[in-house]
Amino acid sequence: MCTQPFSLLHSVIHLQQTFFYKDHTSAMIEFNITYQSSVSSARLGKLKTPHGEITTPTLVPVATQAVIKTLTSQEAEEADCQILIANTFHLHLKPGEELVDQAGGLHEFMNWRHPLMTDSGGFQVFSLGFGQDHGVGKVLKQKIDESVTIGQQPKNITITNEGVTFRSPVDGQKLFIGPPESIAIQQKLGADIIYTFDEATSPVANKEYTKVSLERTHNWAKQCLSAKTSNQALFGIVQGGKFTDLRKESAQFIGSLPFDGFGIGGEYGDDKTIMPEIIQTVLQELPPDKPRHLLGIGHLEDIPTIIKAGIDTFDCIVPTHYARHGTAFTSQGKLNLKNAIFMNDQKPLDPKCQCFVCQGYKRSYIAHLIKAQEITGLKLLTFHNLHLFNSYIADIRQQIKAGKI
RNA sequence: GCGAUUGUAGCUUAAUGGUAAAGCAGCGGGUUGUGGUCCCGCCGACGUGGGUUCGAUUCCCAUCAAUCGCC
Repeated sequence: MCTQPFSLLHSVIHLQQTFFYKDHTSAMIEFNITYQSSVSSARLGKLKTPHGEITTPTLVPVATQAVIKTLTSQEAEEADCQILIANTFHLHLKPGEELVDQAGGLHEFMNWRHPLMTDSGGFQVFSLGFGQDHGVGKVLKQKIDESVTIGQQPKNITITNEGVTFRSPVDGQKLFIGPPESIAIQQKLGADIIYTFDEATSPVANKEYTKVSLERTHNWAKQCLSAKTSNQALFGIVQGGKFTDLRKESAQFIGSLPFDGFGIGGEYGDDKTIMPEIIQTVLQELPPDKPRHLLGIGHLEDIPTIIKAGIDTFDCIVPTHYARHGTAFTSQGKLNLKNAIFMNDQKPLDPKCQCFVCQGYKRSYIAHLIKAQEITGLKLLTFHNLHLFNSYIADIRQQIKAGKI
């Protein structure tokens, strides 16, 4: 293909944009692609940050409130997590970025000595907005009878061109977050990688709404670049929903700005069958030498697909969230430990798993803990799931290196 | 022995002269930039025997059981 002209074009645009945003402090991250697959778009890489280096592709487990729920930072490390993502909106509410800053920043605060990202709060524009109104998440299983069209506002939040007025789930107070506010909070929090404030759109949003929202998100992206004064890496977020042409437009626009890396956000329509095509469309337009992060996707079955498409990092609540609802992921599929059958099952969660949970604990005991609502049950499942996801991805990295993927 | 009160799903409780609601428990689903405390299904009951009534879980009688009180 014509990779040369593309890179050249990107380089030119980068120079211009870097000049234009000359106040933008250069970030202290470095991304090196160590191996490019010849059988897919998958690549291996090293992402260096002020808090260490990670090997990509990798999962970014979700630590919304500066914790992998149920685990200590040491346990997250032992489960082979390399980098975590915390949340600007939630940490702004509790305990507030000032307190985190006074505690020495997010790394010191949570005693995590490895790389960190913070999500910008853009997802909460959807999850506390139309997502909540329609009872939908970012990935639908099937078409539903709802819609979001131009001019419509969610019930509990107000979206304007300047930003978003939330209603605090903590005390009901109004709370405004726009691009400069999000960046200011993220700078106080002090993660290695931060994200632009965006609007994640609903899977039931129509094209007109998505188009208007996209322009707003693009303006916000530029404002975030201007607002940033730290040397944190700033990743721009591509939106455009399920509309391939809007995705392409967004990737071209966001990709032309001097971000240190890129996030792909938003939704993929009535089901996830078009997701690979959307991701490919976007990645073709992004500078190939910069890291690409896929926001909020990562069921086990999705992982090979997104890695083959050329995604370097991706965050997902699935391993941790499902754990707290009693689900163990295994090499043989999912187990619902709440099912009666596991009360007398003396096997480990996954006979092939090397994690300490599978080395020492039986399904019967974990099922008992889950049914008895003992927090240790949630912890054991959380640890196992993270370990399993991480070793699954480590195996994919090996296969990429071996030329099989 | 006498008196009072109460008997509705495994448990705790609703309602009702036209066959019954809920929470917990049980069984099973859901969950993709996070709700451990969430959402959705399913299972499941009128102590027993008579009487009144077109019809009784409901009203009446007896009986059994439980609780409380008195001898």
